[in-house]
Amino acid sequence: MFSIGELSRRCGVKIPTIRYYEQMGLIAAPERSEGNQRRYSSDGLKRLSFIRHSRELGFSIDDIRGLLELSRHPEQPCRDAHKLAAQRLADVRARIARLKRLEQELQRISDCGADRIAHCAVIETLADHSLCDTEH
Amino acid sequence: MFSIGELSRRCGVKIPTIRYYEQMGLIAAPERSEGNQRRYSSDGLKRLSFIRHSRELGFSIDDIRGLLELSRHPEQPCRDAHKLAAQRLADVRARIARLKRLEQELQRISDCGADRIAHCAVIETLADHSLCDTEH
DNA sequence: ATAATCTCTTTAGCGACTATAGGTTCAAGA
DNA sequence: TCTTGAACCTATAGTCGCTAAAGAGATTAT
Repeated sequence: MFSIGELSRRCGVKIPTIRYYEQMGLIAAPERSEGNQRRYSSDGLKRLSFIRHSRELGFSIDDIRGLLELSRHPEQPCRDAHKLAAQRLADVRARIARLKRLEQELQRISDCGADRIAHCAVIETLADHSLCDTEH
Repeated sequence: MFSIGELSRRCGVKIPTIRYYEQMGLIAAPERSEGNQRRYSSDGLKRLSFIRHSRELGFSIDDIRGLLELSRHPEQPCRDAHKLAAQRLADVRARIARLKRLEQELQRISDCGADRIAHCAVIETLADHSLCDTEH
């Protein structure tokens, strides 16, 4: 049995964030000490680790609610879990693609050799989208 | 002289967003019709295009305030504009790197052949970070 | 016993919008 | 000219995933 501060240190999740997850229904309300302070067991630790890892992979709070629900039914098919993971993967790939286009564009306008705003590619390009090489 | 709806259509920026930009001080308050409706000229169009394009490249509202200020002084050196662009470029590159790690991880756990939650890599990996290949 | 550190709840703030409600104005057709 | 319906106005609240702050109470170490 340990305090919220201890849980926070062990999981690398900030204290207010833990309370926020509890409020959002991701974590069950834990037992309390005599003086009304939260007391967690290793179960709480596992669950929070799951949540943290899921967040790092970009799952939304809502997604995680679903994944946690799934993980409580080990005998069920895991189609849904794969679906969520596949969606995230597609999303991550789309974002990478988009960011790569932005990278090119920023690279291009950063290479401008001008030293006055009047001829600066950064400002010019922002002002006139038609100067862009890529679509966005 | 055209309405906010017209401006919205021409720039591809939603009406409430235009009003929000005005409130944030990115766009000067435009003239008004007899009946108090906003009336824009091509200047407003240019400015909003600049803003839109900047947002697409990931500049913050604050960055854009700075860039707009710079663009009003064409005779000045453009060091600051390049600095902002370089920062964005570094940021975009960092995000690409991070997303690529996530992509690998999601790819790996998506490849799981199990059909029951009990043996599903998605759920297992989320529950136990130590199964991860990459750091995050 | 006391001091230092934690923890509690509640409330508000962040960025960049987006949505809603309830009212006013505009432009086009009859 | 009148009417209708679309577009517009302001003000306020909600979104997401936290984060910060205030003010009070609990725990732990000395």
